[in-house]
Amino acid sequence: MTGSSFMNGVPELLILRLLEQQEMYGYELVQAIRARTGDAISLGEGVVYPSLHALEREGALKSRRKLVNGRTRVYYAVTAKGAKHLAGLVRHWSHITAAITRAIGETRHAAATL
Amino acid sequence: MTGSSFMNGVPELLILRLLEQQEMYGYELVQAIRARTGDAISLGEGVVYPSLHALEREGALKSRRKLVNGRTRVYYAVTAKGAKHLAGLVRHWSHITAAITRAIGETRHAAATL
DNA sequence: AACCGATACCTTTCGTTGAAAGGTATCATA
DNA sequence: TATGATACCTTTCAACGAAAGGTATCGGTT
Repeated sequence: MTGSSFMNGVPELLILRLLEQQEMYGYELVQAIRARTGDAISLGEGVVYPSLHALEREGALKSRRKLVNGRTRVYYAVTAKGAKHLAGLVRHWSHITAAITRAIGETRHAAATL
Repeated sequence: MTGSSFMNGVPELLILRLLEQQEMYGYELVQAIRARTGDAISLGEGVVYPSLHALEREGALKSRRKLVNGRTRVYYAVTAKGAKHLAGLVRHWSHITAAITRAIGETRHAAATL
C-alpha cells in the first residue's frame, strides 16, 4: 500500500508503443521513455531488459544484433503479433483509465443521476 | 507480463475517493466501485477488505461499527490525513496517466519536434 | 422445516511484476 | 589512467492484486 505507483503494465505498454514507431535498442529505449514522458516516467534497465526478453519470448518482438562503433547493439522491432497485442493493451488502457478518471471526478449526486 | 491489468494503486485510489464522498461499509464499497466504473473495474472482497484495514492502520480511514437489521456493518470514513493522502494520489495519477497518454499518442515526428 | 442466495465480515495463498542493486565490458575524455 | 557514458545483463526483493476459501445471518422459496 506504500508504492501506489500506478505502473502496472505500463513498461510493457510503453516499450511496445515506442518500438512500434521506431526500431530501438534497450539502452536507447530507457532514455527514450524518459524523454517522451517528460521525465514523468523513468524505467531502469533492470525493468526494460527483462521486459524486452519476455516480449521476444512471447513473439511480440524480434531482435537483430548490430555492431556500431565496436559496441554491440540489440535492436528490437514489433512483430505483427506484437502489434495486435499492443492494440489490445491500448484499448484496455483507455477503457480502464477513462473509467477511473470518471469515477474520481464524480460527485455523489452526479453518480446518483446515472 | 501476462496480466497488464493497469491496476497498481487503483484500489487504494478508488476506495479513498469514494469514501471521501460518502461513508460506506466494505461490502457496499465493492458494489459501488463496480457501479461507479460501469463494470469496468470490479474489485473482489479479498482486495477491498485488506485495503481498508491497511488504510485504517495508516490513519487514512477511521471506522465505526453499526448494527443494521441484526447484521453488523463496519462503516469507514476518510480522515484529514487520508484526504491529504488522497489528494497526493490523485495528483500523481493525473501526472502519470497524462504522460502515458501523451507518449502513446505521439508520432515519432511529433516527438522529435519537442 | 430445509435450502439457497444474498448480505457482510474475514484470512490465507499465490503469482506477477516493477524496483533496486550489482556485474561485465567498451569507448571517449579529462 | 581514471572516470563517466554507453551497452548489455542477472539476481534478489517486496508489494500488491487476484482467487479462493471460511464463517454467520437474514429473507424468501419450495
